Amino acid sequence: MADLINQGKTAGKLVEFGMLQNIAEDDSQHKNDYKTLFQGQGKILLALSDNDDLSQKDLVDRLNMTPQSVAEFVRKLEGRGLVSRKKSTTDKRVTIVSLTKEGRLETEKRMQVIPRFLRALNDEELLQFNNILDKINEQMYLDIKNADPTLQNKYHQMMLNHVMTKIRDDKKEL
Amino acid sequence: MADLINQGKTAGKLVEFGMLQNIAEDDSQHKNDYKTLFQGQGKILLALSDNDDLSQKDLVDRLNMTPQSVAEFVRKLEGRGLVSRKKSTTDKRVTIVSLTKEGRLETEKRMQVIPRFLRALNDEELLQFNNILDKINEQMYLDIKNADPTLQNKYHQMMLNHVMTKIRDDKKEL
DNA sequence: ATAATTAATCAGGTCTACCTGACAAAATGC
DNA sequence: GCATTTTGTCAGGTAGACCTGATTAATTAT
Repeated sequence: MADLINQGKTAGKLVEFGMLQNIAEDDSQHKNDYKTLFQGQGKILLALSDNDDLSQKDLVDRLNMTPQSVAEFVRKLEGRGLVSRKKSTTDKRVTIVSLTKEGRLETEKRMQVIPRFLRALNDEELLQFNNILDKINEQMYLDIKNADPTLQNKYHQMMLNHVMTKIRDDKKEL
Repeated sequence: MADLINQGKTAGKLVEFGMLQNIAEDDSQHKNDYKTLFQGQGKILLALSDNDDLSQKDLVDRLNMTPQSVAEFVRKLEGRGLVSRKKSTTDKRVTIVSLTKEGRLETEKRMQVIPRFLRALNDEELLQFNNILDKINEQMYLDIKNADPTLQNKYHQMMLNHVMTKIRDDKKEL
């Protein structure tokens, strides 16, 4: 398999890419922090940017976290003024979490750092890259599904699909 | 600029990509943890896989960390059996850190998770992807250099270049 | 030879992402 | 109407990635 060699080369460049992303954050003014985009508070923001006004239970299901963790992160985000919490009127046990204006701005800002380095690509390369990411992501969805026979994590995939189509649509409307 | 639309689309897919990487780790057996590849103990391993037998001071310079942090991470890695520490004979103040056999295996394993999803690409796409990553990485080197006028971080770039060419060579030799 | 610098250490701290266990207050099932 | 389930809270904990401050031991500079 000559494939292995090419895959190896590309793998090395991906490591390099990851490292550079980390470094770029370290000493750049914009603290949009790729590292935390998909964890903890960041995960919550991502989910809410898809579907606002979710209950904590919803977040627990979608993000595969314990209710306690979700509660903690939501509280921290509230402290930072990025989300607000209200009791549901129909079911007085549930707390509904929503993005504030600042929260919405923040999530948008967070996602927009990433493209900076995309300036280096011309239209054709961008198209190629797009195509490649589609294939890679599809493969990862499959891998995740296989790794998780309980299939319980379809929540993940649902959310992701929604988040991402939403983001794509938003950008299109620019 | 129609560019913006395409860049936006690609950006969305990159976010998706990042998220998937995180999820794939969460519920997969292999705890190779993309998140920690470039931080703390992971960073040290990466540096040592480039250049073994570095002093802690070397690591401090290359990784932009405080001596205390480096000492801590090295000690933890020693505890995990991945590195060993010896006093230099020429300068009895310095401690030389080296990868153990297990450490070397571990770093290799760590880098090899990443390509899993590359199976989804055929030869042509792999080539395209390679080319794209080169451009992106080059752009990021530039961005980092610009963001850091003190240029002090050339250590970073030096190390990275070395790490990555080394990795590439290793893979070629398979 | 003494002063200044260098490499590393110890002690202690902050912050984030998680987690478990115990529990209260609503909602629902029978 | 009471038992059970559901949603969320409080308290407390682990582990990792950092950091500052104070100190020691070895080296170099004058």
